Amino acid sequence: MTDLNDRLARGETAAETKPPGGKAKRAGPRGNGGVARRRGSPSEAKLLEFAELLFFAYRDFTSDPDAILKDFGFGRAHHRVLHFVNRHSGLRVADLLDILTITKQSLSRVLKQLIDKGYIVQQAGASDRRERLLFPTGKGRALAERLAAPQSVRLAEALKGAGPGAEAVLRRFLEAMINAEERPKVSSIMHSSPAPLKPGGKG
Amino acid sequence: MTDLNDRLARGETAAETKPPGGKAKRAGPRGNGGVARRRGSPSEAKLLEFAELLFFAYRDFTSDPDAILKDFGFGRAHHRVLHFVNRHSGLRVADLLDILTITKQSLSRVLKQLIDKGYIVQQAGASDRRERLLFPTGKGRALAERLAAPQSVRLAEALKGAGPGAEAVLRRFLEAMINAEERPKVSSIMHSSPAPLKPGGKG
DNA sequence: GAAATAAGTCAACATGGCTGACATAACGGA
DNA sequence: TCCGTTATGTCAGCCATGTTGACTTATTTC
Repeated sequence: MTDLNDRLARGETAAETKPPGGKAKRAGPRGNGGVARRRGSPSEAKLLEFAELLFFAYRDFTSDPDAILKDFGFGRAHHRVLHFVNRHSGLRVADLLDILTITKQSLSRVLKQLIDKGYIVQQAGASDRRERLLFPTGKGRALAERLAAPQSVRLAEALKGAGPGAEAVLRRFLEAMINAEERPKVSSIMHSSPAPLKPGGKG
Repeated sequence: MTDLNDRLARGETAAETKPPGGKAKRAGPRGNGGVARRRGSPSEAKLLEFAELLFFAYRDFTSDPDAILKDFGFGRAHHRVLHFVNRHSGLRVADLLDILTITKQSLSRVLKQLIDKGYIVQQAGASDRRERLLFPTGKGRALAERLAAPQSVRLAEALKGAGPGAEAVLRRFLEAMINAEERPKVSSIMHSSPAPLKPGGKG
């Protein structure tokens, strides 16, 4: 199959391919669609390159666990739930809804499957017995770890490839990408239960 | 609604919530599940924090265009197609399939809608008339830019927030997150047609 | 005791993935 | 020129995962 590389190798870039109605409005003197920009801030084109890189990075980042999930009859939605229950065990259904920003009906379907198949268990809250706290079973932790493994490898290599200081920069970047109002919530989630007690001991 | 913050404010972290079957296996002296790691490379826990941050960042990154798309009766799939056609106009259907890693049938549905509604036009290839080169119309470019705008703002602010040198670090990180075999392909896509001629002049 | 809250459920629907099968047009080499 | 391959499009059906709206149950809180 001919791919873009081959086309480029043949000297046929899309830019050279002249299309039909061609009244090409020439770009103005600023060359950026007439948008003024602050000194030192990246150009619109550069920002869109980052948007594309983010897309490609996320696309491949999710591909490894997706392949594993297929063998278990699960999808990416199950992964998200299992991940957060595993990493922040004891969280409530409401917390999960908040994290995933999906409806309770959507979550319910996926969560029920994970519970039915013995990957997650529920436990009524001690102080408020209406709450259902969620915990991974042994089986759930094992799957979560298996799904996480290739993503950790990828992240470790990418951080190494990004050079010294990358961790701090990346952390600040990613945090700043999150909606400002959400940041305290995300922060409290991320600092909760980093090494939880194990409820599903024999799971 | 009580959220995690409130719970934390009440002093009820998930870590403190004791679950039922509590035979807590204590972590070994290394405290990382017995996994050895190279000096200087981030701990598993830290890597998983980056995985979570990436999830939250991407979640919010896509939320702005998603809201706009709703008004047009489009979804995220339309955005992806329109973005790449706009930024790399003249690309072929096969290129798009390669970028998105979806099937031709999935792409077809979405692409047809964008063509029918006048956001994208097709043009037979000059050297190979089987190829259908894709171009945005004026309307298509307008929508693409409108969808890109909030994402650019978010990226610009996040880069600023990440501090000096963030651009180079982030670029290296994101590139390294992409599957190694895919990198030349991605690179050739990203360097194609950065400021294309405009086919859909009146579009 | 009544209102509010956490969770679960039923039903119906939309989007966007997937597989499989097949059609058409155009290219390219024997 | 003919044939195999390629690029694209299409029909049909299925599945995963998101949505809205309405309602129930248990429990907490005022």
